[in-house]
Amino acid sequence: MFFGLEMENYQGDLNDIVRASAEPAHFSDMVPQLSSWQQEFPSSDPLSFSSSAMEDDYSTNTFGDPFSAIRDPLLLLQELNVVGTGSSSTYFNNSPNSTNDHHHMGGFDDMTSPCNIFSRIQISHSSNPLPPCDPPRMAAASTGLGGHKAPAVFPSDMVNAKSCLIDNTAAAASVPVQISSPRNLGIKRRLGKSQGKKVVCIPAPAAANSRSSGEVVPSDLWAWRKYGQKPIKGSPYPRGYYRCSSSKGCSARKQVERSRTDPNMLVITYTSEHNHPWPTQRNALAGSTRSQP
DNA sequence: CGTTTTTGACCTGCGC
DNA sequence: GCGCAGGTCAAAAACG
Repeated sequence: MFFGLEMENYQGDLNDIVRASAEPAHFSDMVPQLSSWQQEFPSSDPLSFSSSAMEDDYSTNTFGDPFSAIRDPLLLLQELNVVGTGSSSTYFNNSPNSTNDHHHMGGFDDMTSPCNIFSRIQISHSSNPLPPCDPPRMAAASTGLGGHKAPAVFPSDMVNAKSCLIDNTAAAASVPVQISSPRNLGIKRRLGKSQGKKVVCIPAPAAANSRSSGEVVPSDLWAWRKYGQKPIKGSPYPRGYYRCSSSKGCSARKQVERSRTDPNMLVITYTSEHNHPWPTQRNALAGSTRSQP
């Protein structure tokens, strides 16, 4: 997973975020999430989560809420220098921890290669076949990565220990996470307004982090506040609108919606940039755990 | 009390 | 210019 990259960027649930930001996180801290994940999907092997909760290769997340433990995919990719072209390249340009904040992880650095959940992330680019999550949208999005030749080598899979190499053609059929630039999104509307939109397609947990509405909201280190939800024409799933609440002046936003073609996938569109450092903790607890057991 | 979520209303851009 | 659809606002309610 991201353990080996930047633990303080660990994007877990609040507790984990606080933990991760306040001290070098320990792997054991993740165990409770793993347990909850197993409770959520009792039949799934935590180390090869695949059979019941999600289809085939949606198996890379292992620690409880698969999204609670995932850092912002874009950040991860940015760190890997695989995301962002053009206006997108500075998506988190003000994040001050590009160098210094790597230190917290200490000994986990050596986990980078063999133990990363993003081992099979696929970076969409123009030559890619349509991703499995939302073909129309992702296809359009994929054209905008500017021929970005993704390293295709993400830290390998802690879960399945499968090959960490991502084949541009074969991987598209099974890769659980798709990331691409949204420059040519199917949604052309207001495209001029959006600066550096990025689209991330990730497998959606069943209900591990769902709100009362049942909507699955992957969490990340940034504190997001939901400010709207709209039904999207042609899609049975509504789109949630979130803005960064880590800093009052931050204009970073994201949209979360389920793929209309594959409900197991979440399409997250990031817009604008964070203009502040990583939050050491979320702004508030109130309401953040609403309707959770 | 401070923060979040919810949700209907309003605003805005685009196609016709 | 109009209508549609996406995006945002803001008040109310909920939560710790």
